[in-house]
Amino acid sequence: MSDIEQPTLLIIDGHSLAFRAFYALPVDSFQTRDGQHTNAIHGFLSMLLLLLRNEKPTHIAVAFDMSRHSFRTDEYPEYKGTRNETPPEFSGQVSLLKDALKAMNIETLEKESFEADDILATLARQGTEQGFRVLVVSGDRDAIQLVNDTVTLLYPSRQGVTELTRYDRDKVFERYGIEPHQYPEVAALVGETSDNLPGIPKVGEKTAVKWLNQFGSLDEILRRSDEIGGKVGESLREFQENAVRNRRLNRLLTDVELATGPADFARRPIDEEAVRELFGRLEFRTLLERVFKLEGLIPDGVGGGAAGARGAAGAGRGGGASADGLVDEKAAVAPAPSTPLDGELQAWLDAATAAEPFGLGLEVELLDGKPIGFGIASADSTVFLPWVPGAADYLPFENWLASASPKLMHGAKHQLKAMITAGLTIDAVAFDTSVAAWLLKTDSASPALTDLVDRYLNESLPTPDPNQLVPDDDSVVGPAGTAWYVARVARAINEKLDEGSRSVLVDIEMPVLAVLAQMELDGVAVSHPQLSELSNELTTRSAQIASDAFAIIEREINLGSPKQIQEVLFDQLGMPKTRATKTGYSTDAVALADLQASSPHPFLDLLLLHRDATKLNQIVETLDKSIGADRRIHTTYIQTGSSTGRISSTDPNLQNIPVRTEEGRRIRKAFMVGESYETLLTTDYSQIEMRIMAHLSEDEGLITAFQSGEDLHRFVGARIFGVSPEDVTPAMRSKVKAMSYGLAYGLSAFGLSKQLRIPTAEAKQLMSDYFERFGAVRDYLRNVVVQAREDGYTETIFGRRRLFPDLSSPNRVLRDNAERQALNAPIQGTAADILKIAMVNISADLSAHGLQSRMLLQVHDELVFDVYPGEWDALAAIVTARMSTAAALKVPLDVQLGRGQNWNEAAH
DNA sequence: CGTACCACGTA
DNA sequence: CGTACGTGGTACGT
Repeated sequence: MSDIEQPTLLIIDGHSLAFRAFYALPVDSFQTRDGQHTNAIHGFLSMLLLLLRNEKPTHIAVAFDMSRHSFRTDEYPEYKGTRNETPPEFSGQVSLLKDALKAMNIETLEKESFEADDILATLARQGTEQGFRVLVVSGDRDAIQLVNDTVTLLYPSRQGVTELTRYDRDKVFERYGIEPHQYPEVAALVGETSDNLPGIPKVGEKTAVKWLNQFGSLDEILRRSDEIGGKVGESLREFQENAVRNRRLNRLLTDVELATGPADFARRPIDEEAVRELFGRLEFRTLLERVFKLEGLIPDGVGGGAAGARGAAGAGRGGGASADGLVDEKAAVAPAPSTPLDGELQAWLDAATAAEPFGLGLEVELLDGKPIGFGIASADSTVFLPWVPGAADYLPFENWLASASPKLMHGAKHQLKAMITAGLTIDAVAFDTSVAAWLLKTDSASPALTDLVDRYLNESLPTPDPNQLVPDDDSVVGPAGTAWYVARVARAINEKLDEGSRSVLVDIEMPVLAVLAQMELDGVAVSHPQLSELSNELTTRSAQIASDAFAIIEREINLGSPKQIQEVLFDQLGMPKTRATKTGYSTDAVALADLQASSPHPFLDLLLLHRDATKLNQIVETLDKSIGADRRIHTTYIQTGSSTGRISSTDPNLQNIPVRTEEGRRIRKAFMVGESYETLLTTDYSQIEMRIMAHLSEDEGLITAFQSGEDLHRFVGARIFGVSPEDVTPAMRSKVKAMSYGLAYGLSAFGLSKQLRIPTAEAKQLMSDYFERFGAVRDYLRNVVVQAREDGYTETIFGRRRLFPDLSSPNRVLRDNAERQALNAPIQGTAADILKIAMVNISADLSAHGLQSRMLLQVHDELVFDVYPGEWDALAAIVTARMSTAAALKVPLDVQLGRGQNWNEAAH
């Protein structure tokens, strides 16, 4: 805010924003009584009000296209020629929008034969020269070229205009890897389908950026195009005229002659009468209220964000009022929050602590993940504390946070991270409503708080006006109100939890939640140089493979398109049809291998190689992009993401990093020990699911197998084939292995025969031999399903449930699926429980012993740690002990350890 | 611009 | 006609 003196010029591409709004909002929901569509106007104005409020521009103007005709269409008649007719529902909205802007005393501009973007470019230049900070709002990517140190582009992101992404120089560079002024050169090479401007075939954004960085400019690229090899090089030389033309057309003019300039756009008060009249005619009640509030014509009331949360509910029942002023009489209303400090805060905490656990709600800043404000709720009163780092008068709150007083939260992991980041200590997060709700219904994604309020309280959480495109705030109730609802929902859900689920929540999920939060914050070190070298290699390789493949089939196709692959295989090359898919015939790796066997063709191998290389490259690049400023990757674990109890990982997913192939392991090599740590430690359970099956089925044979310490598959193979263990051949062993694992997934004889490529009869025989020797396994698997049908759910040995309504479905497919899922759920779920328990215990031991080693990754049956210098022995002992004793099974839990400087080396 | 489908990486 | 996930591409619809 140091530049508070600097005037801000806000200039908007009216047409493109209105058009975005038109597609972002449902046409049908925005219609006046006499049938005038208003969604584009509503969306535009809503965004405008948000900009006025947040950006506080001193000057503002909106530019429009005058017609489709412009100097660009004169020069290239096909320009934008592929654009469809303007939808009739959109027509007419633009002129009403202009009326609305006029009523609000906002200048609009347009000029014959120029596009709005040219006007924006001209104004941006003039604004800069006249000392303005300039904000350009446009949905046209060409506007990126306007960005510089004083000009920022606000670009509507995917949800239409609901969110604007702020592109300053750094952001452009981060997103595209180039300076803003170079963007049109990239666009010229790539082309712009929506403007009917074809570029250089085969050149995408990545190639274009690479060239620009290599040669410096488009001119230079074209001048030295003979230095570029391969098909892409040929393509460039053949189609370079496209790039030249595109560059001419996408250059925005900065010298359009305009009747008015930035100085004429100073904000003026709205024409109150005109706004009232027009908004009334358009039936924009909420928008009218927002405009008047913004102008200070009516006092700010409900829903003014954090500040509003303090004063808002003070109006008694007003907290239940929607922004339209309609009061839902049924809704209970959160008590108005107070903001006590020091002794007063202490007294409030003391008085309320005696009664029931508090709800804790926390607003988190999206950008830096730091807290904005806290809400605490007892049964009948709430407190709101705007977060001021280091404020001494918050001490009672900080002490309470760190104390053993139970806290009830919703989505605690995210908030925990914010608090830890802010340097706060928090203990005793006793209940997370999103986790608890998921435990009750693991098959659906964890619901939002508003759904829980609806489901378990039969009330509705006061929400922002749904017609309001961009809500003033995430929640109308604010952190204090949130906390109040959370506490009530928590109590309601708690009553619905059976004992087993409650113990899973309290003993497993809540503790592991805190462990996961810390793991996410810590992240894992990944080498950018290694990944980028690998990526370059893979890029080159896949290009080479592609051109070889094209040579063979004598044409160029998109190898990433199954549809085009099918055309080549089945039409052009006349190969036999493979397995049918919903939309054609399969071209997956198995199908291609079959084809290679029946009708060998070099294209097949190249295609597989190409898939390998591009897939791997995709993984490498995704990971590379995820490396943070601290050179570490911070994944997000989703605790409520699976129906069995497993944790999943996203942004990026670190639970599916390749390991089976040598090439894939190169990726694991890039996962390194952290700076100032000594080594990585990896540990995993061996055959944990089979051990759980042995335990659950109490099969004596299997139990003996695990107790003997013999290789499991060799042991089982010996029994099935009636030979001694040392006579089990590799072929026998792999058959047995496939079957053993398959059993836990509900594999059928048919499936087994397909997988092993053996006759169904042989597979059947194999299975019946297996069950003859390990009969209790069959009894167990059958019984699981029977029991689940009776109970309606399965249970892990720790009491985690998964519901199975489909077990009694008359639909055969649904029922069969449910049966396989039901027999797998206790096994997979128990394994998940066990590792979670081990994680919690290991983490507690690390703290108790004051060790600085840290847990980094969880991959279902595997953990990865950064080992602090000198702590290897201590950590290894803790990990081994805690993992092998996480559950007392009838068979031992075998734990493997590995050590190394990178993840691959540390694997065992 | 959002969704469905395919393909494929892991346990 | 084997469970549990997440990601990214293409294709096709709104």
